[in-house]
Amino acid sequence: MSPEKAAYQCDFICVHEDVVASVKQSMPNEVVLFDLSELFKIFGDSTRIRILYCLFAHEMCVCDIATLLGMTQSAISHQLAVLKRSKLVSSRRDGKTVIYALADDHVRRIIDQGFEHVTE
Amino acid sequence: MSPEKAAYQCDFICVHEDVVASVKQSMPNEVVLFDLSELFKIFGDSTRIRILYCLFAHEMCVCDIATLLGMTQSAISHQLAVLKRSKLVSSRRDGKTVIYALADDHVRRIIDQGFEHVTE
DNA sequence: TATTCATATGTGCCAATGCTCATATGAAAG
DNA sequence: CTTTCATATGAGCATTGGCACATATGAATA
Repeated sequence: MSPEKAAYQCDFICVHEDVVASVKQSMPNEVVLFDLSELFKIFGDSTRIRILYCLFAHEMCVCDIATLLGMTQSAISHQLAVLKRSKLVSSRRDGKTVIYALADDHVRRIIDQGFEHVTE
Repeated sequence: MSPEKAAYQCDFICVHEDVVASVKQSMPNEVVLFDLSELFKIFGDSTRIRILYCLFAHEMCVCDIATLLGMTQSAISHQLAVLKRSKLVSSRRDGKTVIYALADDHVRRIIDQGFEHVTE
């Protein structure tokens, strides 16, 4: 047992090896956990959350959302692009305007769950 | 009608005033939406998500988590501090070590909801 | 086909954030 | 009381991310 091994004394004294081993088994795929954090990252911005709440109520064009939130068209458009890339939002053209809507109800359920936590 | 008014032509042509007005009514409190995004921001980092999944399985000390995730004690400790500040995680002392655990089941429900979305 | 106008997007700036390294803290054991 | 050691924390650094500004795009209309 060479003394150099103990970079962390902790490694040999405090680690509960049985717990670590069993928990390691139960951990979901690394990639899934990464994707999961990426999903929550999208919700982790108040502008995007507010946009989503707008769309919870009604489908809307970029301009409507910008007016509602008191922000520039550019800012909203950038964030809508983020939401669309993540497939949380869909768009269709109606004459000269583009109408955005929620992609599916799953989004709403996730956010509602968080909403409950915050407001309880 | 002075021409200077039209900073956004859009303001007078494309905004659907009735929709904007009614959606404005339905929007939750600004502060709540900010807090909500702050909550999701916590989940929006893969290190913190992985820590939480560790704690889903079992309460653990800092060192166990660091070993499991292959990261430094410092990095984990910093993130645990973030999680604790947000009251998502609780801690108790057991001899020389500090044991961390999930603060409540709500956290798990929120993350499970996101997990379903990612893995479906 | 040319023009209009809502929307999209590239660039730059600044604030926020995660990690590392070094060091402080403080409970437990001697 | 002193030492030990798991944990906490401060500072610095590199990266990311949101917004403003300017400009491009392209469908609709004339």
